[in-house]
Amino acid sequence: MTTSIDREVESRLAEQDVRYTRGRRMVVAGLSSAGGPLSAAELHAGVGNELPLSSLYRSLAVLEEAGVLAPHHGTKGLTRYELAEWLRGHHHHLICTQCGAVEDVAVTDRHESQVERVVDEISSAASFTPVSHALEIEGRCARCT
Amino acid sequence: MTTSIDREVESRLAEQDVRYTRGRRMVVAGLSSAGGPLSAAELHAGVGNELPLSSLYRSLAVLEEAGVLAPHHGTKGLTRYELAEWLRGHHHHLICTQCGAVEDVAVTDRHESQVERVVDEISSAASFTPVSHALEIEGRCARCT
DNA sequence: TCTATAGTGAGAATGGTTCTCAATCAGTAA
DNA sequence: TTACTGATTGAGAACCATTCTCACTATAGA
Repeated sequence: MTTSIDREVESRLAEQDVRYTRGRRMVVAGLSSAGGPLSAAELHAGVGNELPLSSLYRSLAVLEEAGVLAPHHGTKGLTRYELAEWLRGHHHHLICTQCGAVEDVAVTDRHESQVERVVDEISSAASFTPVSHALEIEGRCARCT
Repeated sequence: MTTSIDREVESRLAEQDVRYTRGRRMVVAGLSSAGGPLSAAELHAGVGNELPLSSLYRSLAVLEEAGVLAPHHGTKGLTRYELAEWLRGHHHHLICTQCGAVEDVAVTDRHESQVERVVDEISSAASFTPVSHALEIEGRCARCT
């Protein structure tokens, strides 16, 4: 099955002369059907252990390098991956300290431009070149309140 | 030397019947004199390799559990620690995607109130009760530009 | 087809972190 | 002080997510 995400990834990779191989397709398919970021092990199980771990890690690295995936570093030295924002849309995270759930939230343009202005002002004051930002809000989700 | 941070940590630990031992003091001292979160290895070097790594990791775990330290998960499965916000004050992070360094940045009241307004509006729209937030800015630091 | 290059699979190696266990320390009661 | 008890420490082994190696295979282009 070829989804629209597949097509977008395909052209992005073609621009960079990176092949969109079977293993890489499996990774993108696994992540695009997931409800949140997945670790290598979760992805491995998710594709029925068909893709060897060493290949899976290589695919993750290639796709991250190509800007298709974004890594999300979590507890216990586990790295989870999700599709990059240009595929999934820009969003922020609500992290429930009670149940651990991470919820994506869309942000209005007005909010986003305010956040971006703060980011730019902070960065230029520190001679830092910002590429992306993440606003992570910790607290209690509706279910745990 | 006993700093005011030392005293605050001491009373916090006493409340929880956790001892404030030599190794734990070294960890707190090392982190409070640092300009940003430190990994176990950086801390280990910072105290002249006097505190064995196994003890250092244990101290980090105990202090995190007690709410004195906050972990920060970064690239390469490295976890960096910093003093919790109630000790250090609220701040945000500049994360260099090239060298992995994390730098603390103070935020002006004006910036902070803008960010807080966005946080509150996002949260209430999602029936989420915010407790804290973190604005993480990724990009290139001055050295890696 | 032939050739050059990129990708794959299996397993070994790496390295940050955690675990084990014997030795030591701190607090308490007598 | 002394004995007892439980917490803490230090050294090294163990763990495990991730990366590396290398021989093999697939693909694109001539």
